[in-house]
Amino acid sequence: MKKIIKDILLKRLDELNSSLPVQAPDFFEIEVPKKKEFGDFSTNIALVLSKSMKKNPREIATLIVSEFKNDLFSKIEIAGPGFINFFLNDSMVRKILEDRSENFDYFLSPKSENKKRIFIEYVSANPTGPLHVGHGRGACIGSSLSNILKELGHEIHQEFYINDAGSQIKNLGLSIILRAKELKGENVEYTKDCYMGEYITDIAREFMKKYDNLDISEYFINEASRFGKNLVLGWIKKDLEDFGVNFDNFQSELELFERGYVNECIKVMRNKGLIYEKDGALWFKSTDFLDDKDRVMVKENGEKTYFASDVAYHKLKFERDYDIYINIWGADHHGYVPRVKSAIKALGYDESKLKILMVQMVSLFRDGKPVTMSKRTGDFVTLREVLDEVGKEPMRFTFLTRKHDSPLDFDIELVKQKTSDNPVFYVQYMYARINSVFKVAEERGIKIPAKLSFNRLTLEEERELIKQILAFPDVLFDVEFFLEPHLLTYYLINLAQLFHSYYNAHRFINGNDIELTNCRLSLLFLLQKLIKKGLYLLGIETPERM
RNA sequence: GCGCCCGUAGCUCAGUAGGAUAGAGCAACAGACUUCUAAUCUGUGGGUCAGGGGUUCGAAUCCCUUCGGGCGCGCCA
Repeated sequence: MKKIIKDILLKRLDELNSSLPVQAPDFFEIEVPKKKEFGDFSTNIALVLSKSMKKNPREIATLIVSEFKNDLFSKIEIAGPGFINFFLNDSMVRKILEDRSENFDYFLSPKSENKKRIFIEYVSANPTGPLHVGHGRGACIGSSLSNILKELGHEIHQEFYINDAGSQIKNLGLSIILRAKELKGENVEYTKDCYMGEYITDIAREFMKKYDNLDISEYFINEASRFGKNLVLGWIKKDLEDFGVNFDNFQSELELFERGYVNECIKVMRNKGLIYEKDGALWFKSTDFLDDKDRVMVKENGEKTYFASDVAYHKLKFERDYDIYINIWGADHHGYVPRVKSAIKALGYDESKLKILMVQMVSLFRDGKPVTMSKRTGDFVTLREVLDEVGKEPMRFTFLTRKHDSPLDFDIELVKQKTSDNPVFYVQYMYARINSVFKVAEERGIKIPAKLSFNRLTLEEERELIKQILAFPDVLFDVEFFLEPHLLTYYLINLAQLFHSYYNAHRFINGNDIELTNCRLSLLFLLQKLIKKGLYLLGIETPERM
């Protein structure tokens, strides 16, 4: 809808261009004003233009508006400092809706003008323990964003990077063996790097079924590491699946080493003169780029750092030549951004193609009190625990009603409540309610008309709902632009609000006025499809009844 | 100490390439079920947008600064 108006406006500027030097600005806004008296849409184009044209914005607005006619608008006004307000012609709006309804599935799946290949990496948790709630937040944002971008016609590759190399994996193996010994009644002393969660016991039990000799040898630690990693990875994949998150690929860090990518990468950087030796270690001169400190790639003892393999991983990503790379990271990794971007730049790639979304921490509460302990794991609350307790839908919805960079307080009891405290039910209820209207209509022998019609929908509520339906593509494009899936969530809540209000104020099925009934059922039919699509994009199901 | 993020109603949060009189939900209070599902709706009250300064026609939004909170600052991953 915004696009329609924008096109009309650009065309108008074009017309003016022949007589006056008006240049279309790079960016101007078509927005829905907060106040009804300012019309259905308004633009700040005259205000934006006034800067470059050095002219009074109202004067420019007058220029644009005078003798500007279009059937879509019943009225165009200049207001305030120079806003141009558009008042829609209701019958035209209904006509547009009718037009869109003929191919509504297509309307609900608008395509972006330039299709892009997008690589999105998220979650990427260490396979040393089950996913926790914070991972769930990133998983949710990543998967919903992927769904929406895919819907817009982009080619999406979703990847999970497994940090299965390095010391933390060895620590996992050692922890498993020590726990197994302990289970056998031996006295053991854990090192401070050991993982102490209860889940280690589960792994140790499984491990003992296969191995009875528990030496703390390099060989056994490796065995235990691999064993534990695979088990944990299985949990992680299951959790993600149950959470509605699907990846195209799980990329193993270890594999990057085994295939020689990491060595290759270091060699390339060396040849480019990006690496120097100091104190027996190899350093990447990241301060030549965007970092405030140089970074070690190969330690004095010859081991590669985590950073080294991460550079190799990003090199591999960029070799695959995507248009955009999105990384969703926990906020505790923000210090890592400059060095990764430096490496990408140093390797000759365009680091601005990499967008890193920092997802802020999740703090758990129960009835307003902070939850810091978990019986099961000793030190954190797993995604699985909360998922089992509150369910996928409320959890996803809660994560998706916040923008990614604000910290989130997650109250388990609140999210569990089946009240309007919990907007997920509010939105799902809209779907279920429409469903039941259809059911009753059918019982009374009224079917959804084969040819949808809207001409009798003249109520204020109906006008609003129609406007909102037509705004759906705008919302998806906003999500694309800002990389903020929560915009869709808020849109759906708002739509449900309009609907429930409409539902309470008016009856849809009216045996005395079949024509009107048909129009209303037509509207509900579109609304139901829309809400289903919207929730689907958020990874949330639509129950037929509630 | 340095860096990043956050601070909006009692609570949880929207408000995004500067725009018009600051927005929801919850909680509080007062109402609406003989009706297509009350998991709903209608109404009322509630604000120094953390404080201060600046930029300009215009700032919750941009810049500086103070305060408060979170997170980072390894040859850990």
